[in-house]
Amino acid sequence: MQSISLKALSAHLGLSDGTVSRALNDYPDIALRTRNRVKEAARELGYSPNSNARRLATGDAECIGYIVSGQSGHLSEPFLAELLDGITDAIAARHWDLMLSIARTAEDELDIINRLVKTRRVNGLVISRTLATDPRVRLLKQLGMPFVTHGRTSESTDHAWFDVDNSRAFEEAVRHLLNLGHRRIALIGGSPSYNFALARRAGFEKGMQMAGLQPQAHLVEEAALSREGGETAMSRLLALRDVPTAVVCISDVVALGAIAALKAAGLEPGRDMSVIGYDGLPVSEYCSPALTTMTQPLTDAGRRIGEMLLAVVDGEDPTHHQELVQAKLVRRETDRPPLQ
Amino acid sequence: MQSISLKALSAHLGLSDGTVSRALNDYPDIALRTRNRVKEAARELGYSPNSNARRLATGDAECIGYIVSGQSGHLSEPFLAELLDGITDAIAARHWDLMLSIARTAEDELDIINRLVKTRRVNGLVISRTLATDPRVRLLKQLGMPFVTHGRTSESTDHAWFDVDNSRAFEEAVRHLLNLGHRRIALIGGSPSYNFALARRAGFEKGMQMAGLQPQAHLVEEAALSREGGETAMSRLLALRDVPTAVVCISDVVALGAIAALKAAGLEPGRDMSVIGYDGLPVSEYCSPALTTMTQPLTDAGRRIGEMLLAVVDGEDPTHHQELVQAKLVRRETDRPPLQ
DNA sequence: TCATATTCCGAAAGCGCTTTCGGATCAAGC
DNA sequence: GCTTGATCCGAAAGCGCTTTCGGAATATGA
Repeated sequence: MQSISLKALSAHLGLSDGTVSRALNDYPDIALRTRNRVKEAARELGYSPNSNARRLATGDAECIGYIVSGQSGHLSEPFLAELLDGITDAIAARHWDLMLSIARTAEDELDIINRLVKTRRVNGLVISRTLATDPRVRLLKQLGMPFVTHGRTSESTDHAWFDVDNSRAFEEAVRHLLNLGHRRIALIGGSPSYNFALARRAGFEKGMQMAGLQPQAHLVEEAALSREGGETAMSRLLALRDVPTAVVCISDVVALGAIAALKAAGLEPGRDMSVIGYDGLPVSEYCSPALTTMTQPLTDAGRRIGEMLLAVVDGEDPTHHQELVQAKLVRRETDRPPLQ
Repeated sequence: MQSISLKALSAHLGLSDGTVSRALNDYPDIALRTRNRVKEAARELGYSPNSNARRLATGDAECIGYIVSGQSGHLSEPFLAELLDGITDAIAARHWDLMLSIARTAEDELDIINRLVKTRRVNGLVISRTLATDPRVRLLKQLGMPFVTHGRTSESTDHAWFDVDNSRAFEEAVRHLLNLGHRRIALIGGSPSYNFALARRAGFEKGMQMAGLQPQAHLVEEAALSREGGETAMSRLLALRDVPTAVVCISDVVALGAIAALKAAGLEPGRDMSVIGYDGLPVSEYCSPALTTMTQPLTDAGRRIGEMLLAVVDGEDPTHHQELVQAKLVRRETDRPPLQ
């Protein structure tokens, strides 16, 4: 019950296989009549070209790759599904496929890139969780493989990227807390090797400074991007002499940990301390108290990333494909004016 | 900066390309010495075979496909990442890749299968969210493509599958509630077209009957597999004359909806009504009150599925690759004895 | 009417591997 | 010393498409 071959199809039609191939691929040097006749027959006989032969002949894989950084053992992307949904949506229009690789370590990831590129399995790659200086983008540039990053890097002026305005988002979160009357605002940030962590911290600081406040070093924590990370960071903050009245967290997962620490200390999140997260994960809506957070529309992001990658694969200038979107504040139950 | 070709490598070595190819693929008719010499040189020169040529020559794609049923618009698999992690882990050992497709409708899914198979893009497929009688497995059997399903079907005696003992899990959930003293226990189930929904309902009923209780029809709800589904089902239950004291839900997401409805009615989940979910999603742990639920280890599941598929692709008898695992009850805050 | 364009298709050479087959070389056996 | 067998490698034929090139057939212009 397998598909018939080109040769069988052309024999059936009494044409040479070269002609049939060109007819199917819409070459203008085939008479319109025969072109239609060929397509008709192809449909009737259920012909579909063997991808592997096609890929060898044309040299491209009709496939793009997405590499997930599953660094921390368990997968750190609760929003993976949505993003992939968007990406596949974009490339499905061209009948291309998505190849998924999961990298456990940073070196692993470079190996995967090398393999995928050298064996010609993909026409392009999308990279997630970019670092400030990212060895992956360096490698891809060197290999000459089209790619787009989800998140910028320090050298992102000359490649394609899609990113959320992290700085602005955190600036806004801070401004919102300031408007509520908070002054002692803390940040639970992440490792500065991540570009987004840098940007979010910068936004936090900018927000404070614009209100004439100096961000205080001891109110800026650096946490692992996990629930535990948030938990320990928050307990450090709680041990302070001047406990902050509000905290902005680098991610929802971290915020969840912070909230757990608050509860453990007998405090009520929202009332005793305002907490703002980032990501807009479903869990942030269902948890209790529901988390106030900054969201980014992920399916759209995926679709845009897919489209951008296709454009770059087609040879367009990567620098023309850089897109910055804004996150939105979703108020729920963890942002309130400070007590007293 | 692309990889060199076989021809270049063999020229460099002064061997024919056939010989080099066989050396790299460990053919026994190549002297051990030259085999090593070839491999050494390949490493030094950074040779990796062009997959597309290789795939054409050997006829297999070194690739398996996972088709996600994203039926309901948004992706219905919050646990996708973990499962994929397991699958890729299994196939990475062989340097195979994972191709991901997302189907929006049931027909869409059949089209994808047809395309992937006929164009020879994959060597095997894994199918999720099986139906009782599933057109996908019928198609795959007919096409002669190796596959394993995540979840059984009504005709699963003759194909490979991995499944959780859904019936037993729900039986156990019911037994647990009975032990706590509950008698009026409701089920918020799902559409019987899903095989797992059937099995979970059967388990629920069996659990009741073993305690000498007759499951009452009006205490068995059928909900959409979403938060909203759980919410409306619970409000129907709350409108009953004899409101149940406990409810078992077909999934965590549905349970979350049920809990929301309880809260909206001014009731306290766990105290006024016990709620047990299924899946063990992270959100079930973070929400409040934390959800008591039945969990299944997903990364392991993915790994087993990957291994089983590889075995079937290798020609092993699919019926020898059927695996049933047990879910575990995780007690948290929503299961307590009934009031009074 | 003849030369020149134009339209349309067939022939054939790849694409870069794998794999079968046969033959050369060398050791072993009598 | 000659045959038999094992060992090792080269030659060559694919795998199933795409794409270039050239030429036959037809249309166009003078």
